[in-house]
Amino acid sequence: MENNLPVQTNFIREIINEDIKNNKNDGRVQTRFPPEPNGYLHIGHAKSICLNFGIARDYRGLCNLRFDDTNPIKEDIEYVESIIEDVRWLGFDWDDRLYYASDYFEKMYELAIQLIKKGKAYVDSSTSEEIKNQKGTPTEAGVHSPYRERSIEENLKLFEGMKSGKYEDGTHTLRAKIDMSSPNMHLRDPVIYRIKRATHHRTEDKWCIYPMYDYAHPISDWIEGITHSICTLEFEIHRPLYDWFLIELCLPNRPQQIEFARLNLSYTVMSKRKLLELVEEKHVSGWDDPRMPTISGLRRRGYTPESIRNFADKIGVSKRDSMTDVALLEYSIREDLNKRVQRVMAVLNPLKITITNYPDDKTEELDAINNPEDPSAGKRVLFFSKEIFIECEDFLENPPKKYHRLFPGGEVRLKYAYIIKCNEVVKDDSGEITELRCTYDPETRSGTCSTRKVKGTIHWISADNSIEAEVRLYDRLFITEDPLADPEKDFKEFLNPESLKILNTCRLEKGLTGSKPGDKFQFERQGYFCVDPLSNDKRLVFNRTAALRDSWAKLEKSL
RNA sequence: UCUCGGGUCGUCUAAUGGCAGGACAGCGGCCUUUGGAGCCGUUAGUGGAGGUUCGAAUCCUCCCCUGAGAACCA
Repeated sequence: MENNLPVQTNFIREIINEDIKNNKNDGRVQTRFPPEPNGYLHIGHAKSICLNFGIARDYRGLCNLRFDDTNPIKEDIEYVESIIEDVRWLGFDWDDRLYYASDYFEKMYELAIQLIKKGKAYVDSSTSEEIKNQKGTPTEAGVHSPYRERSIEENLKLFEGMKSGKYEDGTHTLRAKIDMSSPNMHLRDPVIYRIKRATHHRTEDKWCIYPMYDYAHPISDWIEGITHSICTLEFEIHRPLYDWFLIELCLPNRPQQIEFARLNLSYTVMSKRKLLELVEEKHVSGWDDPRMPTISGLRRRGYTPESIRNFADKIGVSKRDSMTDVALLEYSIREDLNKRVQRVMAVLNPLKITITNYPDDKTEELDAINNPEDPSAGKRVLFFSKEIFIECEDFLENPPKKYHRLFPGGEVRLKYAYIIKCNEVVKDDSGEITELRCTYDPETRSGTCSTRKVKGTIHWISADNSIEAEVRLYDRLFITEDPLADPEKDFKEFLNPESLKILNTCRLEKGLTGSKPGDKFQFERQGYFCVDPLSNDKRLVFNRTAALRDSWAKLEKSL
């Protein structure tokens, strides 16, 4: 490898190390990420992308992006565009190696003819129902199709007819002739070509027949010179078939299929079908809803590519089914954003405070540190005046023990400003607190040699020098760790009714005016937020990426 | 039921016959003008029973648990 830094390892890299040692493939390493363009990419795909592109990078090999577009009914150009965008956003590059399985249809067709000529494939005219019945069950052998012994000439003629559109969809298939009594159902004469007189998003109406995954995949891998074909566990049982085609077709330098466990994340679902259900039934606003585990959802939520790549490194790769704690994903984004984003004052639920002993028309400029983790981020100015807002939750009329914030008669520090004391609570007719009347201690201005200390420090914002914004508080989409755990229940029963709270009267530092979609900040003491794509200069909208860890919340719970 | 996989702290993952380690979560402390971050400490694991061996998470046998498999889907 290119350096002697400890490179993270996993069972796949061990296999590759061994292959390199044995000079298999002349020491060459080539992988591929092969999505079907029938849906949006999610964090589970990100695991696979990081795995495949990461291996190529570390072994000075190549990783291709290949669309597995063998089913025109389900696939669409919309998906290929979003997939390209997402993989690129994650930070990976495939140079000019953007491929499509459909690029290889001609070669696949030729090879299918070879199989027929070898007597290893035949045209079956059974209906799909009949084929199903011939298959048998895992414990009972199947039976031969009545068409299994057609002559090579007849097969060739029929297959040609299938290709040229002579037959209706479903009337014939090409099947591999393997073993109807194999304990592996996939080896019981699998269908390798079916008639679909559909328009393909790339080849349009050129083809009336389309290859099945099991046939198309090994051949695509072989054509591209893939050395290690990495896929998820559910394809493990397909591996003998993957190898069978390559062996029967005498294709040299066979790629090796290696399977790993797909990612499952707690408090979410990952299958394309279920995500589609959430979108179609409007439980979320779309594929890029910030609560979705899709790449586009995470991006809109404020996740960075780095945080996702780091997450992928942290979870590792193995063959056991697992459920990764979403807390690890959340940790990854906090870890990244903590180091890089600017802190800013933002009051989500404003409570007005009047500083009774502060001059009416005075405004002070105070220094605020942009990022304590990064001195190079510098400072900015905060304005202080007689009327300010603090967070509702930072005042309690009857505080519990260990509450460090404001309460009647209590004191708190306003970060970067002064210590204030609450003297009076103003309420409206319904008993709602509408205002706090406080006094400030002029001797305690931040940055002076004030020696007074108070337990709590809170964020605040000057009423005059602030702007209004909408803030969307996102939480986990589901209330249970595994919404699919109970097969009797629909996973949507476990949707978290509080996964989104919209706050409309938040007040932010004026400096945030003009923030652009994707801009990221830490709202002091609250969490990480980013500007939503639908935000504009008239109406700023922020999404909460992740809340800050809150040890008070934990303490409070235990009280 | 059959075939093929897989079982290591709560979770994810190392250890490839030689001290069961790391990360997240948890707990405790230090520090702190973010109840954040950071730092320190700490709890906690080899599914079970036999066997081989000086020595087993690792090799063998049996059992248990668990995932996948009977689409003209990928």
